[in-house]
Amino acid sequence: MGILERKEREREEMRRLILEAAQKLFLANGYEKVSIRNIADEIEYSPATIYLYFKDKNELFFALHQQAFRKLINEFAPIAHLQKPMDKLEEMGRLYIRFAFENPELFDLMFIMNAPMEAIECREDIWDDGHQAFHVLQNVVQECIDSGAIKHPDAERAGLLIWSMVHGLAALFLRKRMMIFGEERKKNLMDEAYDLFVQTIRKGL
Amino acid sequence: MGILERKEREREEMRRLILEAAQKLFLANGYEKVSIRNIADEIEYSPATIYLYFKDKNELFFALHQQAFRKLINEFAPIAHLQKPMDKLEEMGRLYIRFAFENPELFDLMFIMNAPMEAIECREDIWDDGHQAFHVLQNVVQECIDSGAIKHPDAERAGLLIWSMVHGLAALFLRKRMMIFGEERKKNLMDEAYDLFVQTIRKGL
DNA sequence: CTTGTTTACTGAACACTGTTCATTATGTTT
DNA sequence: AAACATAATGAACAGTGTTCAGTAAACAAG
Repeated sequence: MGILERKEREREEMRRLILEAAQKLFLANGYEKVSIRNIADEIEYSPATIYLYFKDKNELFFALHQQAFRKLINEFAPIAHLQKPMDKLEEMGRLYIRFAFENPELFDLMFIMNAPMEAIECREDIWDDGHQAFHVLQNVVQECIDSGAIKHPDAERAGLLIWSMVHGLAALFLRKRMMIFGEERKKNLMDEAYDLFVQTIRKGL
Repeated sequence: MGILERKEREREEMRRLILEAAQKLFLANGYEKVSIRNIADEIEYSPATIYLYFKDKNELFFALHQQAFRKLINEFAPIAHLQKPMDKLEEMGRLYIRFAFENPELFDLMFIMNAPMEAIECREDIWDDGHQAFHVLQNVVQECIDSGAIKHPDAERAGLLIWSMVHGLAALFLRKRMMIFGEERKKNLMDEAYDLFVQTIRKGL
């Protein structure tokens, strides 16, 4: 009965093909400017075919969103080589911000856009990637607590505080809300603000 | 020559009418689900008429964006009655988050959506409302520095740090990224994280 | 090998979208 | 009253996400 398995393989292969084309076009032209028809053209299939593999555009976004999370978690890997927990935390924040700068479209999909979350509405248990990524952070925070570098005892709470701060910095920048600081000042100001953040939590958290 | 003035008044009145209808529909149905045609129907004019008063949809968004900033700045007014600068800062953060919860669509427009910023691309000097709102924060931070409550000497840098933190918290919540914490836990966790934030900057900033 | 059946795919359509523009209707000036 | 300026519009353009009846190919059974 290898035939059903082959069908399943072909189905999986087709999903991969669609996602690859979608990713390529999105990264090249931005989400706003890519339509289902563009993606269909890229893979040389009819637009209707895409709907045989994804319920709607949001589900396609969610699939890419999952891939992007895997990429981010991979980029966090090098922190394991650092000795001091607090250094790990500091480096994680920097990696988060660097990821946002180098992959603005992916970052958008992962943390800002509504579309991917609308695909899993009312199924909060399903969002494994988010869970996983936050746990990487939470574990490092726990290490900081265990080593006495962070005094506050709740790693989840402290983790959210740290995530929010770093995310806020990246999100305000990417969504052009730092225009108020001027074109060449804003990048420096971000680095300075991040340094100040690290300094502050080392002292007070 | 009162006739030109009347024309100008009528023009201003029409802009107001459009913005009012747009605001009403957006708040009722969300930005995604309201079209220029819907707005035109609401005011009983042709869609093309709207383009006589606004260059495009982004410019309409930007006009609403300006109004929303005025509203936020107004909501900050009560902090003036507080004595201690640090209490002012704490309350401002809470007001920012409350504003985000009570006016998610406006918050979106002001700090998350791309559309309004695309209307003023390359004209960074023009975005007065953003400047003004940040200055309200920066002034309070300066008071904190002057009174010795905050040790770090740069109010702009510290202001951005604080804005980013509070904004991150609100933005992650509104864009449903706190789903990972569970439906009923997330609201509490936010409050806890904000308390921890206040505690941390009181100690370490 | 010829049936019948399941599956994969598509063309065309539906109901929208933002935006433009020639044409009409209205108000103002000479 | 005739000439002009302005405001408003209907209709169109080129696109959007999505659905669905119909077709063609792959498979299973006789």
